[in-house]
Amino acid sequence: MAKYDPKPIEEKWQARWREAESFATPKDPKNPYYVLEMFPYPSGRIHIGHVRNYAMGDVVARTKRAQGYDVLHPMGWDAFGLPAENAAMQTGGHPRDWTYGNIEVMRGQLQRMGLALDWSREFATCDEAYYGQQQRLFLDFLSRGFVERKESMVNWDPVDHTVLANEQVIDGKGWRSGAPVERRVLSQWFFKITDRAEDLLAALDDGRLAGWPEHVRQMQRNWIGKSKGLKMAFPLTAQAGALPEGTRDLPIYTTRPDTLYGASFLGVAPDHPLAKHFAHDDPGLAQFLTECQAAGTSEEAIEKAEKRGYRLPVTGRHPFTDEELPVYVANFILMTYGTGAIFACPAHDQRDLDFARKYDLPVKPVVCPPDADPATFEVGDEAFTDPGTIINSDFLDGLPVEEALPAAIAKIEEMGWGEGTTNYRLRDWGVSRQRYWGCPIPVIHCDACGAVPVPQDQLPVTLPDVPAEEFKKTGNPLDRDVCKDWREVPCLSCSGPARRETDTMDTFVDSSWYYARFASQPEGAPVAKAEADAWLPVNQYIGGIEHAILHLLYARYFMRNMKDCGYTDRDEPFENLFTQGMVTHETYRDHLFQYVSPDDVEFIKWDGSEPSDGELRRMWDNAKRVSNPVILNREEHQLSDDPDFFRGVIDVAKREGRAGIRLFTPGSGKREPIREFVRILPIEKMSKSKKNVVSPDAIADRYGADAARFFMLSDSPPERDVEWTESGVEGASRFVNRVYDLCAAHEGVLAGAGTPEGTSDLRRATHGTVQGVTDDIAAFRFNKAIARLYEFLGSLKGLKDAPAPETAEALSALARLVAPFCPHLAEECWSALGGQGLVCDAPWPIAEPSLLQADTVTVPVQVGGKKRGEVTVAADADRETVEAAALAEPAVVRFLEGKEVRKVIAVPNKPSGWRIVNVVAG
RNA sequence: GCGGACGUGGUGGAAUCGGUAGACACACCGGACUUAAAAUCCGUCGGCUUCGGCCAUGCGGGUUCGAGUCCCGCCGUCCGCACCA
Repeated sequence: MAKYDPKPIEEKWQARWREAESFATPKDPKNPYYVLEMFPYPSGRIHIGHVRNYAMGDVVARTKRAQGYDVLHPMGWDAFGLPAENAAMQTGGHPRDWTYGNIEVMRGQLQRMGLALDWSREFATCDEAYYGQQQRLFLDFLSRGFVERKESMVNWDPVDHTVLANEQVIDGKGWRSGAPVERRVLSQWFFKITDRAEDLLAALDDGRLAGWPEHVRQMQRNWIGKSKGLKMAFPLTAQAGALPEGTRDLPIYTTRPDTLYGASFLGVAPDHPLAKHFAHDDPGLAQFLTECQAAGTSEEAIEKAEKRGYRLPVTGRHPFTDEELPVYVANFILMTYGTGAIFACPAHDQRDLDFARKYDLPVKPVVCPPDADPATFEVGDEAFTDPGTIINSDFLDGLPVEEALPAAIAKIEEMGWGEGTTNYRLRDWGVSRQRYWGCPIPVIHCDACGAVPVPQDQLPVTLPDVPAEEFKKTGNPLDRDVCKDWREVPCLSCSGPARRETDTMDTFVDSSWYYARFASQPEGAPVAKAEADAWLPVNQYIGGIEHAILHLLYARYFMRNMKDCGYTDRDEPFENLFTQGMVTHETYRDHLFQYVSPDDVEFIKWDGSEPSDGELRRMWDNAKRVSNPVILNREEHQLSDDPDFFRGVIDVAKREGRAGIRLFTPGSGKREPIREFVRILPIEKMSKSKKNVVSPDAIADRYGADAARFFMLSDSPPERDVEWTESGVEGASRFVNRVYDLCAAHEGVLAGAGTPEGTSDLRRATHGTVQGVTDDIAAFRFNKAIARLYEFLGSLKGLKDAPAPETAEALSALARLVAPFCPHLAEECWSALGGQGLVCDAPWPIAEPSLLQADTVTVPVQVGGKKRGEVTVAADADRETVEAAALAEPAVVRFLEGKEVRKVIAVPNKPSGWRIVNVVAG
């Protein structure tokens, strides 16, 4: 029998699919199903994690197609972004060339995996045809007031003279220059996502996103961060100097208006206007504000940062008590949340308490814990933040917290000092990026007319061609002389001198509507409504959990904007969401603790039984004369004549079961072990920097694409991380070979085989597997579907004796059930079996319900909850029969000896049969 | 600190509704085939055992005829947010 040779077979079927346009999207879908995996960033090469992601989508796409759906399953590239500029800086190339070059390579890699994709819809977000339409959307949003321009802080690198993304700031310093980053105010474009916060939040719970995992919805809920509270103002009095012009009071936001009587001071953020105002005449305050700004932004820095404050020469009057409260600038108050100012109630807020203790401010308890005495209750170093009863608070006294909240708000509203409000943690989405490689913002700035939108008929605003050497410099070439001709244009409104916007859009904008563009890509519009709505929403979206918040929230926001602009009737882009786990791998480091690639490591195992210390010593002494000291990659190797090294290797192999040795490639090109240990370290997410990425090409060369796909979906549940192991893919490869051998042994069995009849074990196994695999795929339990396929394959051993119709039924089902996982193998088998046409066009098998039920059932019998035996009864046996059989079982009888049967519990199984019998005796 | 998820053999994991704990795979071990090896095939595979059983799903309690599953309290791991008033 010919050995299954994956490479030519996979190439052959990929060519057939291409010729037959098997995966072309149907024109007018009657039964549409849109499956989409998050499109990749063209970073250079795909890794095995991509394979897992796309294999999952492919299983869904192929299964749905076989089940008669009209499937849309497209692929494209999230192609704008900073890495291209960084690569250009390092290599002296152009970001565009780097990006499109990577796309070429990665497209080839993906196509090799045999994915059922409609490549005719492929695009990259850096294509003019795509980003031009994105500019159209931007202008639509601008005209409807969804976009605004406002001032915002950026990270400014004073050495490189460039704006840095947050991830380029490390410990407050520029990643390239190492210079302390300054914060600068720039005018930037914002999408007003906060205007839609309420609906984005509501949809998480009203059933519109019922197909999303709960934890993703929870993360979005937290991110939006809705809170209900009170916005109120404290009238201010200057103790020294003067208040800023027009300022009479200090607006604050609080969620605990019930604790107003416990107020001991007011606080403002370091960048609050009031703080800045007084800093003009107070060098000490100015110094304090600078220090606050310079404070670390890392999580650790914030956690450890001490509460610090600076007293302002003003007081605020408490509307209930007329008390004058001191006003502090405090380093723990955020300008970006609420009003940037608070009232502090130290007894019931830990931060306020820490601050109050440090500056010796009063701590007055106003909420009494349920089990405490109001007369003596005091707060020590821990604020009391749980519910309780209000005390020391005049008209609120005696109320529980939940009733005091609305009462306090009502009172403040009545007094005219404020009103109950809803506040969100979510901020507007700043989309301006001071970079070249992104979608240009279609606006022209004129000193006289301000920001003038580029008319729709002048789109697209294309990126100017910039010589590659410009990217060696830091910063945005669009701002430099080289782009002067592009940038300086007459104003579209007054014809005076004006300049183009040189900021480009955040790449999250690109990925916020690509799914719609896949569904419909007309030339003159972002989408054609009827066509887009025929496919949208995406029925099944699959991607990494790392996009749980930003990408998915932005896409949801975008769809709502597009709906309001008349591009679609949908508001939610993704009906069902699945977040898959990462692929991890061991990491290896050499003696200098540098990472070493798995491709450069071989493992040695001790060949034979574990050596005793005596043996070890002897081996060490005889090291030079030992002819076969280790087995390396299943080959004999003369490792080294250095006794120390040899002993070390043996020690490690003995202790750990295996040891790693670094390989190197000498002049001859042959890879050989060198005298260097490699430490085997814990598994981690694959990343370039840790050198633990596994290339799908090497795997496909060795085992074939099918085995790689199959292994990525077996064993671990798809939402969980999976560790890449060589032995795992070897197991998958064995499966591929066994399936092929079995089908090859029954060549042509499908042709002319009659209709199977009866209820043989084989038929039951076939139909049970069909039902189980179908259910498992629908529920994303790919690991279990694969376990069933292994089980089914194992049960097909005695196939030679089976009648031809039953054999044909079993193998036909096997080929079709394997097809979503190992599509090439399935085609080869289908063809060998004599199946009609391509297996990818064959209908999905359907189980006969009558074959899913057994005539007899084996029922475990427990005595006192412990299994003691089992009985086999007819599936439709009545209760008395089952109980009698159980009580007659010899093992049961033995355990009942000398005991009285108190109760017999027989549990029926769902459709029919019996699940278990438990005999209670005592 | 807040919120969420999870803890099962040597390993990844299965157990769908509270009903036979360990499906399926990996590794290891044994056997067959072979001059030999690889590949392949077959078998054993949680621990202990006086071979009757006993003990086992992070730990300690509880509910139940029956708990990996439900409840309470710990311990541990991972993820998200994090001075959000």
